[in-house]
Amino acid sequence: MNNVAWAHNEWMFPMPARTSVHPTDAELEILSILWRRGPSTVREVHEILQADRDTGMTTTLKILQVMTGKGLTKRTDSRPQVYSAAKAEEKTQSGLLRELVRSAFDGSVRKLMVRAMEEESLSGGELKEIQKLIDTLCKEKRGGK
Amino acid sequence: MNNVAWAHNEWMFPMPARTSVHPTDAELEILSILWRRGPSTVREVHEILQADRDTGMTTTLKILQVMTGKGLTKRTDSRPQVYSAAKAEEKTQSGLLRELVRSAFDGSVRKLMVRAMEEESLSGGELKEIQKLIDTLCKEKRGGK
DNA sequence: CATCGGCTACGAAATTCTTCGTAAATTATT
DNA sequence: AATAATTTACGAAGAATTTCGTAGCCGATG
Repeated sequence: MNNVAWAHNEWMFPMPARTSVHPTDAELEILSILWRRGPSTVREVHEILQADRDTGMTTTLKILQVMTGKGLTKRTDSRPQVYSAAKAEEKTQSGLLRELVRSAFDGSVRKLMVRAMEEESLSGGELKEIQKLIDTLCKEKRGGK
Repeated sequence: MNNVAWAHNEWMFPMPARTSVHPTDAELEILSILWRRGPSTVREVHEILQADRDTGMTTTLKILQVMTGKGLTKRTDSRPQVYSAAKAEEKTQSGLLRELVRSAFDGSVRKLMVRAMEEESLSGGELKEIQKLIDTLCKEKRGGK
């Protein structure tokens, strides 16, 4: 455990009514970077972002600030501030997945998986890997969890 | 084949630069309804929408109009106009899936599937079903083309 | 054919998200 | 300490989405 003092949201924004805040596109882009790199400064995030977008650094900063307001990221009080994702990658991914399932797959995870398996980008090796995973899961569900 | 005359976009909007237009949240909500019900009038769509939202009918109409402008829906010239999804459900779902994979799963379909399999809503029966599908796919990839 | 009711177009407000410019605050350099 | 460079806050413009009000259109009804 590190001894960094996290800046809490002493400030503004009344917490949103919605319990689960879904990140916007730009926000997700940044979250991905934080997941990959771990805690990062605005500059670090921004430099990676440059690869895709062509925006100023204050833009990156602003989004990070808004995200912190929404509770999507946290930051240190140190100077340069270090931002990191507030929720575990898995949580956010599950949330997004569930949202997509609800809104575009009739609420059926199965339907989504069927569609996902049709993706050409899935290599034979990956299919096998998934096959194993399913076997494991099946047994788990059958035997008591 | 039915003999309805489809209203082409004689009008406004220059076709968007992006080849794949992703539907917004409200648009997706409506697409889902069209997928389920098939071709529907504004009123029909709106009544179903009422269950979740509480908006006027001109709102529904407007979104439908915008969607038609974007090429997401088509409509008849008849007097209640009948709207329907312009692209096959599968196409749109694949697009959304790919987008999510790209933006939140590091571009890896496998990662998404792993996360999807962890969903509790997946029943044992569904897992078995998926298992079979994967078997089939594996053979296809090995043997065929 | 006059009128009523539902359907459609249109424009424009309200919201949300993205972007930036500028200035203030802090740290590094000379 | 004075100056330069970097980092942060803030406000506000721009863009895209969602919402609605109003008016015009069309078919049905009397």
